[in-house]
Amino acid sequence: MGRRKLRIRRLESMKARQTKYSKRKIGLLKKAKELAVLCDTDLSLLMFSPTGRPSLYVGQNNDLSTVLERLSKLSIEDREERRGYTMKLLKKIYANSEVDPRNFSLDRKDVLKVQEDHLRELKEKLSEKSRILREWKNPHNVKDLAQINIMEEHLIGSLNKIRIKKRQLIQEQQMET
Amino acid sequence: MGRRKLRIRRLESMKARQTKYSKRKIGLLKKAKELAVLCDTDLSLLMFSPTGRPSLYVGQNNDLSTVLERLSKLSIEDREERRGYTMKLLKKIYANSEVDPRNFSLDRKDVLKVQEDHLRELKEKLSEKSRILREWKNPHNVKDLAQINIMEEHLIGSLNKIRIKKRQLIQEQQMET
DNA sequence: AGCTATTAATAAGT
DNA sequence: TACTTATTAATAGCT
Repeated sequence: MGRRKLRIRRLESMKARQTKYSKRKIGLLKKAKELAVLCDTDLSLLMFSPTGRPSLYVGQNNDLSTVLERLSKLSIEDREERRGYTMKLLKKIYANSEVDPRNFSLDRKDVLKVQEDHLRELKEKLSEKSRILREWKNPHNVKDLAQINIMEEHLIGSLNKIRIKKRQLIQEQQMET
Repeated sequence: MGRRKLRIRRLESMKARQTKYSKRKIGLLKKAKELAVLCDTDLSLLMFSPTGRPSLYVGQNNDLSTVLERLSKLSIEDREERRGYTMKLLKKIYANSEVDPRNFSLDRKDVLKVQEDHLRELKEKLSEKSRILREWKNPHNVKDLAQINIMEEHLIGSLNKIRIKKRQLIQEQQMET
């Protein structure tokens, strides 16, 4: 997607690789994050820039060791069913490396930054939801009539649903007796 | 990129998450590979499908263990270099909290741990609030009659408050004219 | 799994 | 590094 089609092969100049990396890293991270959010799934993405600077994204489950742990548990539980690929992978991880991913401490600036972003984002979401809940419980602060009307409609709708559900539950109880 | 814009948030139905995952996984892998090839760099991408099936891509010359090793070596080598940054960061983190940094061992691991705890806590709060909001909007999943009754009472209470507020707003509007 | 109308990413260029 | 815009690429909604 650009002024012209780009052949996917190693860029010759180091500078070009750097610039390309900076741009595409952002895009890739965005995509990864979107997938994690949309599908509510564990996901981790680790990259190194051409100069060696690492960049990490860990979705949902917030730390890499948890994700790796999950992979290892899976492959142990799944031993019979799908031993091939994952087992080989794990063996490599645990055998060839002096690093135990389970004890992996990700103590780099980038990780902290990622976590800070994550924190900020969660805080925002939380305060938003809290605000909504507060507003519903206590509409004194709502100043807009249109807003009030919308809320009233929602409440009526919810009340109807609740009552339908209530009748249903009562019927079920009577059936049991 | 599609027939219409899609809001990036957790898809409600499991089936939708599955289908979305299958499609986007392909796209994400493609992007990851392209980045790895273009920039000739290490890169690893680990995902879990909504059903738990893992999917791994490790770019270029290395396998995952090598990539992780590389990250760990980096963080060890960087330890000294990063000290200054981390100290500053720590001060910031604890600046407005109940913890006194002077009585706190300034270890990077601890920061991460604290942040992770914080994240976990926020996530729990968030999912709790989300659950409550979801439940109010859609009581189908509530199985308990007592719970339903409580919700009904709350709704009636809220509806009353809303209507009082509504009358008040309408009166105010009439006063203005 | 395919099919397109649309949206989104991004290659060049500044 | 940040912005702009012409183009290409990914994909949302359907079947």
